[in-house]
This record gives sequence, structure tokens and C-alpha cells, in this order.
Amino acid sequence: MSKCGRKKYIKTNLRQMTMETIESQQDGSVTDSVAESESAHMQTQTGQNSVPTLAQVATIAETDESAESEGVIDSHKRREILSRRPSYRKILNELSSDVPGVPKIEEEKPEEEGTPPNIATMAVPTSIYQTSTGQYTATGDMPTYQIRAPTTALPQGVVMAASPGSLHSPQQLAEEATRKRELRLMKNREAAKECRRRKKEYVKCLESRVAVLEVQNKKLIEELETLKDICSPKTD
DNA sequence: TACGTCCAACGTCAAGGTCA
DNA sequence: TGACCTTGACGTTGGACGTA
Repeated sequence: MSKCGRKKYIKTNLRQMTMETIESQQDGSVTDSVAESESAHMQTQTGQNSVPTLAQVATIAETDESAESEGVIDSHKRREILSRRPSYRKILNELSSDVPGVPKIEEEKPEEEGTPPNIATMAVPTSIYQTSTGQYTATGDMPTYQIRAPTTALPQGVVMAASPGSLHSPQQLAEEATRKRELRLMKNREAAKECRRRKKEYVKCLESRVAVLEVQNKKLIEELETLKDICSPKTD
């Protein structure tokens, strides 16, 4: 790890520890604005009760504090409380059905739909890079890393097509497990990218909606003032 | 120019959600 | 019910930018 990288690693850990300390002392309030908007949205738009609101989170946290004398919320518990929310696509699509003008997050690209599921849909990057930590990335913007050429012309998933019943030796089973893991990681990699893209789109949409609502609010206030002026009796 | 800081993006893990 | 999907959390990285 480079010096800068190590420094950032230490800094990140310190920041994380600091955040945990702060959060444990803030009545369980959430500092993440995205999570805040999502929770608030969940309460107002979908009406689902599976995800606690901010107030509920705070209440739960306070209850925990009373239970734990030190007042330190277990990070795992917080994670359980805050972890699950509906997908951005779902939230936004529900929102768009309620409010005209709110764009929907589009479904998967047609080119992906045109391919068979699972194995054949695996998108294999043209260039796969291996980082210094052994990670792989397909961004293509890291020239300092050596290019790791694909071992075969076919996606790895194609090899996965072999039926498990044909595997006998422990070595074959191990290879199969490794391939399954690599396939899962690759799929999850792509899913994470897509998820982040949706999240950005979702946040943009919320921001634009805030702007629209602010304008509407301003207009209504002005209208109210005008009506007040009209309706109020003249004193002189 | 070296260094520090911030930020965006990434890969991975874990856990809840969804669906056949 | 198991396989797969989705997404928050975490750790890591590189680039941009300010500063001494």
C-alpha cells in the first residue's frame, strides 16, 4: 500500500470510529442525508412500516441506550435498524405514479434483455485490471496496473454450465466452488455499479423535486399575501 | 514540488427482498 | 425454500485541489 493510501486508510478508520462515537451520542440520529431522505420518503410515500423512520430509529436508539448503561449503540444493531430499504427504482416509480412529472428509473437496458439469463448475460469487460491489493477493476483508467487478460475467450459463466453431477474429485469441486464464487462476485460487481447509478438518479430526482416544491411553496406564499391584502379591511 | 485533504468511484461482504 | 437480486456498510484507490 502506498503512503498516501495507508494514510487514507488510517484516516478512514479514525473517521469511522469518530462517527460511531458521535452517532451513539446523538440519540441515534442519522447523519447520512440520503438515508434521511429515504426514511422520510418511506414514511410519506409508501406507507410501509417495515423500515423505521428517523424518529423511530432515534426512539429505538434511546431504548438501547437505556438498556445499555454506557449508551453505546452496537454497530451491528444500528446496521440492522438502518440496513433495509426498498430499492431506489421502486421508491421512485411509486413516487412517479403519485406525482406527475417525476421520471421513472428505467428498467434494464434492452440489450441486456435480449440475451439469455444467467450465464450468457455475463458482461465481461474488455480489459480487466488487477490492483495492488489483488482486486480487479474494469474502469480502464488505471494505467499503472498490469492488464490481466481473460483466460478464455468465453465468459467464465460458460464454464459454469457443467452440471455439478459430473464433478467427482475434491479438486473439481473446489474449482467449481471457485468458479461459482468468481461468477457471483462478477455479478455483484455489476449489480453494485447499477445500484449506484440508480441511487444517483434517485438523489437527482429528489433534488429536482425539492426545487419544484420550493418554487410552488414560494408562489403559494405570495398568493396568500395577495389574498390577505385584498381581504383585509382598509384602516383609513 | 511534496504533502494533506476531500471526494467520487470501486469491489466486497452481509443481510433483507423477491420470485419461481 | 433456495437461488438470485438489491443495497447499506466498509475498506481502498486515484484524481483534483489547496497550501507550505
